[in-house]
Amino acid sequence: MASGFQTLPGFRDFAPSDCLLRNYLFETWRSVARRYGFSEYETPLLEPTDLYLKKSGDELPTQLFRFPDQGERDVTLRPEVTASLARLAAAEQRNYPKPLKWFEIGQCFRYEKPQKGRTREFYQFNTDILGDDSPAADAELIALAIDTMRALGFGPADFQVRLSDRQVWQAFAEQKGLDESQLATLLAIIDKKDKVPEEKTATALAEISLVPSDLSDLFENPDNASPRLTEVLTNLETRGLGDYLTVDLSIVRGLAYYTGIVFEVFDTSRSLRAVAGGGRYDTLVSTLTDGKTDLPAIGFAIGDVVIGHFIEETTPAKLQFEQWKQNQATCDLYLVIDNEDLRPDALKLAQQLRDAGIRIDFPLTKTKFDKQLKAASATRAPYALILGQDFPELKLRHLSTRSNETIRANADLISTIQSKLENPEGGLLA
RNA sequence: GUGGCCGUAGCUCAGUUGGUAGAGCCCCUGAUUGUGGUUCAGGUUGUCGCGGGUUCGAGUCCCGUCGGUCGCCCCA
Repeated sequence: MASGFQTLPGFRDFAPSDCLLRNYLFETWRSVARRYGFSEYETPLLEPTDLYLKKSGDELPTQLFRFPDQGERDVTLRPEVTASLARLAAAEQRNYPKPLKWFEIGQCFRYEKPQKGRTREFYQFNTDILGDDSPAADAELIALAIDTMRALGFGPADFQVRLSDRQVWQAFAEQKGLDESQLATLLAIIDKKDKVPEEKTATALAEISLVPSDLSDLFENPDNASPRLTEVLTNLETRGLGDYLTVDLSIVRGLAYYTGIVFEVFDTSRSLRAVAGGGRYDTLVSTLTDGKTDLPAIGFAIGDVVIGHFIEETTPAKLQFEQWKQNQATCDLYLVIDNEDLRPDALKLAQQLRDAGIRIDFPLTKTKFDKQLKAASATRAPYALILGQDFPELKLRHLSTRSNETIRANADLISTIQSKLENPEGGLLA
């Protein structure tokens, strides 16, 4: 502040302590994706602006980080990865067996007004299944979404996946003789119906020649409304994930490119904006490739910002994260150099231990003994190795139990330490 | 794009009816315990967001501006 520079609005510095949350999320996301047999990919952060203009059907998106580059190209920091993925998948799909199960973790940028749960730069976990238009693929992806939440420590009392199917409204519109723009109006009304007074909803419906009771039949019998939705539900219930699901046909997910099943992850207390969302987009790849590649797809994305708040507000999830942090030691073994004459021996030892893959830290300059032990415990390392006057006899100190044992700096030292690190004696938890 | 609230040391903040700045925490040093999360002592940093105005005098009042935050619109 006083030093002049600060981050741009909506952008964040990640101090080491902030990186802990980020790494925790990334680690968890990756492990869930791999459990589901997904492969990781990545695409550029900077893309030609046309990629996004074309995707949104020439509807000019307003919230882009868009500028001309030095070569006068109209470029944009990616606001999402789905468009890039569609391009990549179209180009590469012949090289991979179907379905493609791909995921990506990366930054996106949107020029929006920052507020709680919304920044101008954020990380997103994107998962997509391409080349399979079955309800089973829908269920597989939604299961992954649910397990992503479960892996972070959330239970069915904390969050719900609200499921819908845009085909329901499409069919409804056809039946009622609504045209394309009237359908869009209808979806907007449905999307807002819980926020707006009933009279307003009725008035808005009247403008497209509908009455509220036209909708209530569908809301009350969602099972009948969409056989596909029922099939997806059955699939997920068979997996034992039924407790996490709520059918809610009012979920329509913006107006972009979704063509079928859509879903959102909500916190049950509803104190946050949607935590995650996704849906089926069977025509996007075709649109972006001018019809050359037809690849049905369903995708899901979750950002780091809202989920961060959600973890903070949910006790079990927060405790799980705290526990994970406890185990993030920055080194395995701290060398305590009690006598500066032994520094050359300590340096040799440090190098050997590091070559063996053991994480080593030690004081870079002459430091008092008690300071060294303090530094050692600050690293959360399980052990300190004390080089003292009895060298080459060493003391291995168990930092959690505050007990010492004597070991010798001989050829077996490294393997001795390795086996101790692999089989810790006694609890490491306080 | 629009509205409310806020902007004082690295962090959290206090600053009484306007008189040229404080506390706690953190960090660092020292002492003590000569192998650690204690205690004690000491120390660093502020053009009080920025610009202008009122006043003998403004962190304290007024205007503007920038920034932060929360909400609305929007949310791929």
